Amino acid sequence: MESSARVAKTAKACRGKSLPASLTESQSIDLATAFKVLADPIRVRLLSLIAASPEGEVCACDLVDTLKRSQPTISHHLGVLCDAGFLSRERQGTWIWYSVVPERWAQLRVAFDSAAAFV
Amino acid sequence: MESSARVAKTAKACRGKSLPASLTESQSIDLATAFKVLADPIRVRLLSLIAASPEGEVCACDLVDTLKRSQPTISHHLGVLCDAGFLSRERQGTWIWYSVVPERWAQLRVAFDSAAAFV
DNA sequence: AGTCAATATTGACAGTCATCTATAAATAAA
DNA sequence: TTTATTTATAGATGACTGTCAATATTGACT
Repeated sequence: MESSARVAKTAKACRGKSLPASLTESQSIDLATAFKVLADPIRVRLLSLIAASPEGEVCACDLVDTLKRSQPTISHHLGVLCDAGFLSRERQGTWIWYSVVPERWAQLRVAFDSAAAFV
Repeated sequence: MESSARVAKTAKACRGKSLPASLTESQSIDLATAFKVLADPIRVRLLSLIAASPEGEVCACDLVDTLKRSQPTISHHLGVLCDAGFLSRERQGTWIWYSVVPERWAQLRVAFDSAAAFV
């Protein structure tokens, strides 16, 4: 006997609804992976600092000074952001200059929007 | 003696640049905290499933069936999303229906955009 | 009362991660 | 080559997290 007819008087029926198509499993993994990269205050701050820079690129040593973390920690976070494609790095002699990759940011924004069909 | 003048012939000067204003520390924490909530494939999938639902709300039991996780695990993730303000829950008898909170999503989008001044 | 179904909570475990100190690697200048 | 400076890497540690089994809670029905 079906239970849906019994409880229908006060509560909404539940079972039997096939959930609509949404993000696939691999799409969800990709999105979550990108969010995980940004799920750290230091990394968010690094991105915004570099993005707001007039020249568009910032030397790593200045970032160490600004954020209150050790040099290896900042180096680690910059590496994570580079591996995820959000930053690119260029050597200039002893120093290394970091700049944002706008295409990667735009790509995330598209995925971000597609996650919510309701807008 | 300043070192900036010495190395200027091949490499860009570095020290002494005061980094521009960007996200504050607390803003970065807020953004990273929100991203951390979304930094899990199951939670992203939950959000997209509920968002794509025609009725705008989905029963928890159907989510357990769709995603390949135990009931306590799904309950845990739904709780995280509710605590973060992305979902709201309403009891209907024995069942609990979840729906998205568009305002929270819009708020995150604004913060998301403000993190990158270059767009 | 008792029973059943849906959901939440608890406790435990394994894996991940941010952080540090110490050290190495790379580059430039003397 | 030696020294100094910048950045990356290695290893360790403490904290956090996703997951599950077991249990509790809640609500509806008899």
